[in-house]
Amino acid sequence: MRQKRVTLEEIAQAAGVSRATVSLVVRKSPLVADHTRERVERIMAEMDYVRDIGAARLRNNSSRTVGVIVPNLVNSFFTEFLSGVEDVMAQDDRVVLLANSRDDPWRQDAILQRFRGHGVDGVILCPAVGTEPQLSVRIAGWGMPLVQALREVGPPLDFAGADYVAAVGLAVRHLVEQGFSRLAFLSVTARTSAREERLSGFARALAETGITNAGVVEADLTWEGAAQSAAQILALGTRPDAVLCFNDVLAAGLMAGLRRAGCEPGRDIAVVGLDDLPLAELTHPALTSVAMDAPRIGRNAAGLLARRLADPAAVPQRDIVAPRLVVRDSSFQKV
Amino acid sequence: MRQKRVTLEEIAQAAGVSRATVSLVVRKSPLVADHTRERVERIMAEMDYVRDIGAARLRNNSSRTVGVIVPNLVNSFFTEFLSGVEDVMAQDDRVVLLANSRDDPWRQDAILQRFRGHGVDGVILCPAVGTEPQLSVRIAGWGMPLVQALREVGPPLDFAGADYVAAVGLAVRHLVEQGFSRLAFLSVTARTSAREERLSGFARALAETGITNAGVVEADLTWEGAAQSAAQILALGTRPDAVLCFNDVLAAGLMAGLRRAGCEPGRDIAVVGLDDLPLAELTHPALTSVAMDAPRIGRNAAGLLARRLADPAAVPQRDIVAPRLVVRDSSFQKV
DNA sequence: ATTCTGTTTTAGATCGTTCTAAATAAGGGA
DNA sequence: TCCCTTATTTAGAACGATCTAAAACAGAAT
Repeated sequence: MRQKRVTLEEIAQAAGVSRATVSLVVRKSPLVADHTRERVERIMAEMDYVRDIGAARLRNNSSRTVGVIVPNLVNSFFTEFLSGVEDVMAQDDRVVLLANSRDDPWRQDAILQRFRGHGVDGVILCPAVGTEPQLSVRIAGWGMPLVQALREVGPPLDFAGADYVAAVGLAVRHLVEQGFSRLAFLSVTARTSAREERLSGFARALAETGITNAGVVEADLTWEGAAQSAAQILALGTRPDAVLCFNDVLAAGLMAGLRRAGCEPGRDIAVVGLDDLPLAELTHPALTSVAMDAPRIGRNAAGLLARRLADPAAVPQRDIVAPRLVVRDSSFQKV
Repeated sequence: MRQKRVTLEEIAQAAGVSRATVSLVVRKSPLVADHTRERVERIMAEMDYVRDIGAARLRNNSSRTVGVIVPNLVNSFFTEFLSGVEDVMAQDDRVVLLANSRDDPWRQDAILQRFRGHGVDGVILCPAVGTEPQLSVRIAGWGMPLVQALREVGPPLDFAGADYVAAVGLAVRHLVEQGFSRLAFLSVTARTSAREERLSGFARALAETGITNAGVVEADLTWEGAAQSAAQILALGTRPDAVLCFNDVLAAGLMAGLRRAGCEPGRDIAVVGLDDLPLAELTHPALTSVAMDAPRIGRNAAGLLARRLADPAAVPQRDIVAPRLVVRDSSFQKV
């Protein structure tokens, strides 16, 4: 037994004014006289009126709804990001349509269509692995405002992310200061802009510090994947004394794998992560990492989208947060 | 420059048929002749038609949209739950409106109103701490289908959760088998149905096994809160030889706190968590925990809501998932 | 009283869809 | 050929808001 909505018309009736006037009150227009406004507002409260935003959008084209697409809801980096987005959106009285692409471009496409059908005002997208580079322009062609976050495809448009080149630089310099000299990098198989950036950051940092590149190993972006790659890392031509990892999840997995192979992380070999997830505190030894403030990136993305909605012609902007090194026990001082 | 939508009318024009017919095609009605359907479908594809679901809802009252309210987006138990919900919803071609109440009943209320304004078909709610018991009936009064998940207030309605009484039982019996005899329980300050259930499970399990209750200590639901309560636990009248924790986050925090206090978890004292989050693998020692399959609970909740939408008069149902003990190193065999 | 301001209010069309009820087409059988 | 049935299509009124353009109402000045 679906309840019938209280409509503008009914409020108008009860208040003895027209629909249009009530609409003006709802939208807080200054056109309406104070005494009328008060009366109408009282009646709206009494009758528990809730404005139908869908109907409003039909007429004025603003749904106060934005879509957010993430490739993963288990990795807490994405959920912290999401939490930042939701935070700002709620503040602006907007609502978040959430979807998980699971890093599948095909699913991602289906989601975009669905969002389109729901008339979202805009989309925050963290592109799935394997997304066609043209996607962002295709979306623009639909007239759908877009902000990319964390990862990026296509020409530079609105983007919120973190400076991973700098982050990797911080980590490498820290390791060098601690006395390490043969660095390996544990990368991922998934080809994203995030991966390229970290790899090029690694190359640059090595060049700048003149330290030995012990090699790059790739793993699946899972805990187990990283654990399994421990063997490969120990078998590298030049045996590394420190490993920098694509992110904290891999770092944690790697530490477990190393220990299983009889090599104690934080004593026999240093391990450093990226992202500084909460779990970095909980591993043993506690993981040195580079914090990227995921919620902040989320808030930035939301802010960029709000700006774009306010001014569709604004020049594209990129908000990049700076990294911060958090030293813990996994990168001990080398004697 | 907001793009104009392609409408039913335009498709109708191009196909030389009426709006109503095209509408029937969109909705896959069997009423329309095969050759017409084909032609119309071809034209829709060519013109990149996207059905406006908001407009449709206005007429037929189904938005294919559901709201999900969680109290927290950082705890991965909730995000795994969320991921399960999203999964099923996407399958059913529904869209998830996500909001974070941050365990604040006032925010939660605002969110519900917002969802109401957006015309959601129904809501999956994990009630915030301090939610008034009447909330569920108030929501019902709005004619808004509701499923509660993980926590519960008010009379028993549709609910998806886990059997924490049994979970605590599993953990306690396991500890007894390992030879422990003085159990403490690390609980939380936040008063939710989840807390009550675990506490009563603890009491019952103690009664059934006849083991000593070393005491119940409360902590904030954070990593640091748990770490700080380590001192209290060590100072209990009867010094416990094992601690069961409200969840894995607390357990991990507690282990860190214990170690700081010079008491090595997994050697001097056993620690067991609940939920079996991914982080249980990564702590040191690896945490024994009771798995609750959060994604499954999410899928159950989504299923319950789908059922309720299909039949608003259906008798309330409760889907409770069974717990599974996962033994790791933090609950060693006592000599 | 009339005209002229400026402030408030409103009728009616409109957004893109679905629904209802009725119209038209297409086959068969007489 | 004409009527009856069944299959297909359609006109026009919803749904609940917002917009546009114009109307009604003040109060002040003539």
